[in-house]
Amino acid sequence: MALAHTILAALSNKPCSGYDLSKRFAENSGCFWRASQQQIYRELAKLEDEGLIVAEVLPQEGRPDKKIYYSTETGREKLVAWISEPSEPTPIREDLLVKVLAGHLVPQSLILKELDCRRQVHLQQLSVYKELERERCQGLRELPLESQCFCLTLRRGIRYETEWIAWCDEAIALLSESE
Amino acid sequence: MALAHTILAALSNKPCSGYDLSKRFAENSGCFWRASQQQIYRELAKLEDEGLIVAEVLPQEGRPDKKIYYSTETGREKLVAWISEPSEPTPIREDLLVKVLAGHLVPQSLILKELDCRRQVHLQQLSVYKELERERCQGLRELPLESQCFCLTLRRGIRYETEWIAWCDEAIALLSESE
DNA sequence: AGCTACATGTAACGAGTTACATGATTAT
DNA sequence: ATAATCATGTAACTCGTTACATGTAGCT
Repeated sequence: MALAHTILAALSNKPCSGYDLSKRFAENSGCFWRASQQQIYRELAKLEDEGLIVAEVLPQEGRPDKKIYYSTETGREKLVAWISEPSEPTPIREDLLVKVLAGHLVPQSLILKELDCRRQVHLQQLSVYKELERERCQGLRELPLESQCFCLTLRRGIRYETEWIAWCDEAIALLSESE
Repeated sequence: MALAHTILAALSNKPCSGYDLSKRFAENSGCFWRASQQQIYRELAKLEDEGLIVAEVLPQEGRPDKKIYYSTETGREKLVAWISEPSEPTPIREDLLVKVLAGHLVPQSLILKELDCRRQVHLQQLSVYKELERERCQGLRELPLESQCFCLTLRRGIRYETEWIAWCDEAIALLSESE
């Protein structure tokens, strides 16, 4: 259900095409929502069927026509209703932790390598978020509400990555000790 | 793919029935893997089809027969192969953050209430993990490797919940200021 | 009398992934 | 020449959720 609402929220903010939506997701919402192009196209078609969004077709030359989607009044109502109901935490499913738990079945060094690799992935992602924070969250308290909200999601991303890095360090320290 | 491997890992550790597996997941692996009973039964049937596990039927009286599943040699090989390949971080999808980002569409107080509610959920979960840590992670460095690995997953859970609580505090502070 | 625990499963649906298809434009 | 970007979509498949079905035993 939530992908539909994420799209409605994005379109309420600024109408755009499926292609552009997909890029906006990757750039602005990457730290808390991920969706493939295919998923977005399918969901847009469904939302249009249900009358929650409408499309305006922009003919283009040499390229496929562009379909700009707009949220309808019904769409906005549905979105507000969804925001107003309580939501539950997303259940966690993390491959790496399954591997750590079953780690005694393989050579220790393999797990350590994996942990180090993950540490680097999170370091990388962290630096992306920090750069975004520098660009868009200066003087947080003076920014308009919408920017403050965006920065809060970024802060969540930063905390998330930081926490992963710290845990990797902890795990690496403990497991390399017992070798 | 990962549910299959999570099950293989659990069965390698200790053979058991689908019913018991489901309970073990909830108790021991809750902080990083969640699966419904139905999902587990379906996956077990599939794994049996593929010869990665075998079932021994324990007839019972007054109750449905119990099927105890064991990992086969092939099953263990598949598991080790999976552990040995690098894994990617799970993509994040978090309803609450979508709501925060679109928060300007509803009264501020609604978002604040939601944040406070989430904070409590994470506080609750945190205390569960801390209790488990107290019971099973004393003298960590002297424990057998398998226990250390379990405690590492617990530590991840504790960090995760702690981080959420801190973020909720931060978000509540920022958003109640601008009222 | 009604709830929880035990123990298994089927069926339908919703959400996410992967592969395939098309075809022009622009940059290296 | 080749890759990336623009722009849309279909189809098949896997994974996760929800509802339904069955039936005993024990507790309150």
